[in-house]
Amino acid sequence: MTSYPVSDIHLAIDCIIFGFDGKEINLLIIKRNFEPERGKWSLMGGFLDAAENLEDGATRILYDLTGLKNIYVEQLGVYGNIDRDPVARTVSVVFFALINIADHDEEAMRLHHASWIGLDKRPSLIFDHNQMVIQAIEHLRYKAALHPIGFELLPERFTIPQLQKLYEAIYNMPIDRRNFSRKLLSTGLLIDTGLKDAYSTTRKATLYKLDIRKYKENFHSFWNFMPDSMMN
Amino acid sequence: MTSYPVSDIHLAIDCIIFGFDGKEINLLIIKRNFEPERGKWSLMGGFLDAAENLEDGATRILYDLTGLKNIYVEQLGVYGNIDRDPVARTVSVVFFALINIADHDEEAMRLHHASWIGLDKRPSLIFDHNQMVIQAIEHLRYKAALHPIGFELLPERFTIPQLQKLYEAIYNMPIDRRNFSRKLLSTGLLIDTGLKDAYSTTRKATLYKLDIRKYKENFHSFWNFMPDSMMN
DNA sequence: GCAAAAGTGTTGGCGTTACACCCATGA
DNA sequence: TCATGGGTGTAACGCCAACACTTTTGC
Repeated sequence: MTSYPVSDIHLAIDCIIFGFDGKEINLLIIKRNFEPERGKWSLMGGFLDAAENLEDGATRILYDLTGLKNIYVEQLGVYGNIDRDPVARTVSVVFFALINIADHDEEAMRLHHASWIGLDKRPSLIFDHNQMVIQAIEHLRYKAALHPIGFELLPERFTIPQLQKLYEAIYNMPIDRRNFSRKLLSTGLLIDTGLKDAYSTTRKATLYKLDIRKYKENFHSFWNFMPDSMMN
Repeated sequence: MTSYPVSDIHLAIDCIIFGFDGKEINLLIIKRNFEPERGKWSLMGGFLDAAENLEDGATRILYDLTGLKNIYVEQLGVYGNIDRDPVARTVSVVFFALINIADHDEEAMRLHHASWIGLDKRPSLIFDHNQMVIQAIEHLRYKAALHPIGFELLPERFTIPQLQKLYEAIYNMPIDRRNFSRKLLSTGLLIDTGLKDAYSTTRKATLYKLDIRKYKENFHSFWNFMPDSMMN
């Protein structure tokens, strides 16, 4: 039996966590209180445990910071350039997570010196984390146009105007109210809860929830959530 | 300065290599002549060198087997379940490559006991390589519908009927000749070389080549290479 | 009643589908 | 001249962008 070469590569996990505050997409980042790069802004991350699958590691790290499980997570990619971490050769698997910003755990956030930062105002991050964030934003823009992932950033009950503001934030462009509404309703993914948005000073918008069954069944088929003009 | 934990994780690279023989999509696999799993079918792979970036590792391994550089490669994902490799904890970064099947190096192929196998006839592979291939096929189906990657599987000069056979092979469905032709021409990606396919016994089809400039400029915008009926 | 936001209707244009038809070639 | 496959034309349909109009609510 051939023995494998000795390994001196460290395997890390970094998490991109997006939320939506009603106006813009926010990124959850931490201020490092450990070396290297203590005091600088960084993505939340950690090393992979010896007896842990990759997805489990991501789940652990996400739970550690947000107190949430069962959130939307997917692999974004791997960053492994030889000089990306000055301390040791470290390959990092990047995960992409979407959460309802209202659900996070304040206590855990304080513990990690974490903050929600609007994408436009985000500071420079350590190592190659800036690149990771740029890739994640592109991925969000790409995927949200074709698959129903926007809902992951909203509360269980939401209005169509809320959803529209979310998409306008993602693509940084105005969207026609009327067409957006009909397009979303025609997907059949929305269920009218019969309730109305209480926090409105004018006409109260209808509260919808996701049709979970249809959502899961058709997640991988193609939708078209954005005007065609955006797609080219 | 905090020191990183000792690492005993091995980092490997595996490559999914697709080609098109004019009739069906083929996968390039090797018969292992080393342990573990000697004699079984496997994806081409290897360990990441200590002083090598991930993409460089993939390029090296692809060159080693095909003799080709500058081929289409992208990261597909990472497989890292704790029990995926019985010898040691090994995390594998999977790369997705498309090549013109006619260009491969016969000598290197023999050296690695490599074979092109039609997707439907492929044998079971070692470890979790079967899952990787399934993910790669899905990725090919997904991406080829929206982005012009089909060309990577064809020679520099190709005919529209050739291209159609390629898409029919990818999606395993018949496509209307006339509509496909007009759809492709309307992209503006094809340049008429003025030449005709010499190897035809009936009317000779026009040979086109890619408009490289338009291809690169618009690669990331959305196309629609498949009938809408396929998209749902 | 008025302003502001939510919701519904209508129309024209454009792209796609599903065909029929014509052209080039070798046997 | 016939069979085969490549290439072009076209009409009906459906979807989508653009915009007018109605409804609800709080002040």
